[in-house]
Amino acid sequence: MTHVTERFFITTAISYPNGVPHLGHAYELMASDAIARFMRLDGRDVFFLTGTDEHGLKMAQTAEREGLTPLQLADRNAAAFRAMGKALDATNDDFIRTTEPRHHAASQAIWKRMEANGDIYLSKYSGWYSVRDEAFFDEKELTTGEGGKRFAPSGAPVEWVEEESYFFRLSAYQDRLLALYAGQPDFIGPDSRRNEVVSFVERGLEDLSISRKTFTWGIPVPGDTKHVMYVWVDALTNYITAAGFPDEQAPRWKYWPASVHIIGKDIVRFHAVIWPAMLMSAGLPLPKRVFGHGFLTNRGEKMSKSLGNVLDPIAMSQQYGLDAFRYFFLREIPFGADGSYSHEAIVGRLNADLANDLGNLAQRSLSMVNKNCDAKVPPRNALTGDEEALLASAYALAGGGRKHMDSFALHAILADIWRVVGDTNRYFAAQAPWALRKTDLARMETVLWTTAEVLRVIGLLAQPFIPLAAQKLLDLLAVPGDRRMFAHAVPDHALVPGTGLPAPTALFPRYVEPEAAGEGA
RNA sequence: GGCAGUGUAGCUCAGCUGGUUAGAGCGUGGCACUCAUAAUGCCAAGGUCGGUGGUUCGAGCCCACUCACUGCUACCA
Repeated sequence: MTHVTERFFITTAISYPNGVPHLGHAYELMASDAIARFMRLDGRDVFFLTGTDEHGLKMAQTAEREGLTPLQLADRNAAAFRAMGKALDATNDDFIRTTEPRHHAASQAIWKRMEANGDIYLSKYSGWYSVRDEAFFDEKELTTGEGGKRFAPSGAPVEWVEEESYFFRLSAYQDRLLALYAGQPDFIGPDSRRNEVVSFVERGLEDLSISRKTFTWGIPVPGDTKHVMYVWVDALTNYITAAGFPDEQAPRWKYWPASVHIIGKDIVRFHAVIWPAMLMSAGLPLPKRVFGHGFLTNRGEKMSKSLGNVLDPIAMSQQYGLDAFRYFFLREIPFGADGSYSHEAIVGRLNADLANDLGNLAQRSLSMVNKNCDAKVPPRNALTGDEEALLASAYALAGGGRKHMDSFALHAILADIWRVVGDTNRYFAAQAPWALRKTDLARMETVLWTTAEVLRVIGLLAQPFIPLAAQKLLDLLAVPGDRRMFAHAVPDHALVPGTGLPAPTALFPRYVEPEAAGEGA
């Protein structure tokens, strides 16, 4: 029987590098990384992509302000995004930059295919434009002042401008898009986003302006170099660029269509409406899922430079530890919903869940093994119902995790794992192996074996979320490197009595406030 | 304005197609234990499930109205 490994292609959005990466970028990358790791551990052939979206007016303007060329700015900040990925131990397989030649080629190729399909035409884009806001406004949004002068909501004056632009016949795809949403209910997640997109498309689609003549920092439109591509074609195409497009013989083309695009909730529509329409036009397969995660707030307040609460994800990961940093955001916030974070909340999770519950469980059990079982996996003697039940709940984690992963409910996977952690602490306390040591050595061994075996399964399942600590835990249990897939989270691969174990060391240090020299920020 | 959604213990949230005393985690108070990272376990306090009125033998879960909050209502990555 030939077995083809199932492929899994996951992407983050590409980040706009006119500034340095912030916590929101880190969150998206960490969550996507956890999903990618999960799928690898579950035996999939994973391709995980992230990158930067480097064209456009804002990049050009920021570069000019800083006395750089746009490419110099892009080089500098793309490096910062790459560095963040390294610092967060992200396992992306590629990092795409839209300024790369491969991406120019892909963007022009998809443009030509859309054009060949009759979906691109030249026309005029017109509307009320505010120079100060750098944005167009709908007639309805404007206020009229004295002499009929029009003003944007911000109070800035607007002027009627017309600009020659290429258009994409998005309106022609309305029915096919609605059919897509209806036929594939999980195409857009979470559900609340899906409803929004459906009602948006049901209201009717207009054709989309997809080129600009007002700036030049972009990919030239094929056959008309007065125009550069506007963000839609340029940015969205990155996903197929990385898969090798337009070379459908490229080694990575087998990964397309993407299994999921993980993106912020603000750009769900672009991925769920414009992108599939573009692909339909170009005659290419559509991504299977689009999932919009929520935004992070600091104690309920949006992050902003003026509030001074924009935090550096690299510094945070160093302050709390990379695993704790990842764990907090993935455990605390239902994936897809907005979430709030604070120093106190992070420390609470770190100390309670990681240091006290899991770290201490490993420590208390493994140190008993070390002292009382000759530093070897103890014998597994007759199991009672208590052991059977606890082990069964641990072995159920992989299946339950897969189920939750169907809806990218990362927080639910972690909640389940930690429920078992809690059960194991209760089991351990109830069995009191330190008392059994004096009365019933066989029982003590069984309790310690069971606890260690549950820890093994927990370590396996926790790998996507707390990779460093999980690895350490599995090392402490002497689990061979080639026995660390989810497929091994079963009784057949249980810890083998007699296996020598290293001396236990702490998995997570408790977070202790640095003695407040000044008042805390 | 229109459409969609949310409102359950101090905090964050679970509550499947309506069915006996409404749950978890954190936080708080007390007790126990000593294997362990002053960790862990046990017990307890605390909620008229936004409001009003219905349907039903019975509603947190259904219906109507109502209050509050959130999202979407396209050219912003």
